[in-house]
Amino acid sequence: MGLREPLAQIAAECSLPKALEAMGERWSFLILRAAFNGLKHFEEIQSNLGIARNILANRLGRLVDVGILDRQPCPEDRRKIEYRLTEKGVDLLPTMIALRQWGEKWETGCPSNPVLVDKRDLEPVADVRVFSHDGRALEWEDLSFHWREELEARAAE
Amino acid sequence: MGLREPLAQIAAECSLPKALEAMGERWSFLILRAAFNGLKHFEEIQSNLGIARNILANRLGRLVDVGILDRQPCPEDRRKIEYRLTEKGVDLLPTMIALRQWGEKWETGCPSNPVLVDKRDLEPVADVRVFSHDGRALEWEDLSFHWREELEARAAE
DNA sequence: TGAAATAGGTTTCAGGTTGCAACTAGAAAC
DNA sequence: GTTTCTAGTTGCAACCTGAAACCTATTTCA
Repeated sequence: MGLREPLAQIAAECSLPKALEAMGERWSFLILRAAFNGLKHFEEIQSNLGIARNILANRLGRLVDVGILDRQPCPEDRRKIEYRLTEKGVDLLPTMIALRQWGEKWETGCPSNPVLVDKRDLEPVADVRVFSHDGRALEWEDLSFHWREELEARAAE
Repeated sequence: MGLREPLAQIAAECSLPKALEAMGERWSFLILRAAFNGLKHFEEIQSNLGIARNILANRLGRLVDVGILDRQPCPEDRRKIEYRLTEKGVDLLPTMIALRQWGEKWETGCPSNPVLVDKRDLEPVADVRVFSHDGRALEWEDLSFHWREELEARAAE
């Protein structure tokens, strides 16, 4: 993989560094956004984002390599390639929406477009939050990080 | 800010590019993780992450500039500086946890350490998900992106 | 008090990444 | 069969990253 020492130690315990290896590069989240918005082709994404062609080629290749996008030649026009989200890619939706909502609250101050809605009633989704195992919404004051070993020791008492 | 043309157009509508301007650089999420784990000082964070000192100085400065961290000289030891999360920084918790949980599911395949728990019962938090405005858990099949104008037009009918 | 250690940086420089522009190869359209 | 379109690749300049050495203001230790 390629993580140097102290970070490799963290990565042995925490999956955040591994997640960032897959999605932490410049443009990756914007390409993901484009994919969620239904863009499937190189030229579409390129002109939508204004990203340099070599960088886009590099990022798409990487996202395919890590299994976030799937790359398929179009049968009806063999010049075209279709990039589509895999299940692993779709599973990044909560992360992306959480980040976007944070930007709405703290950066732009207004709701983003397009809006993510529940198909059933076309109502915008709720704010992405942290909930307890039994469904209570939790604030940071209600939470803390604990080492697993410590929790297991307490549970064993 | 410094966004070139097509991206600037997206940024006018969607807050994801603005959020990424604040948090999209290499190391930013790992520094945030360190801050959530209670690390407050330059040397602590540096040795924890193994990040180059110049880069850490640069990133801490940037996170302070955008209001995610607060920088305060320690009164009891005037060599030391305390970096602590602001409310804006704490509000990134759902994003960070969502990304980490994604990594657990798709990259490492095992729970991360330290564990984020509900203080009340020391139970790990639930998976971060997208919910409807009235609290139903939604899958991607239940969701879609719509342009605000279109939703408003429908609502006016 | 003076020397050594500590905290939080800055400087330097080699190497890697980004981004623009031009180019290419394979298919489709005219 | 020439032009156009799609998905790239190549070349090159500017910028960013990271390791190591250095710096300045405390604080500690003898």
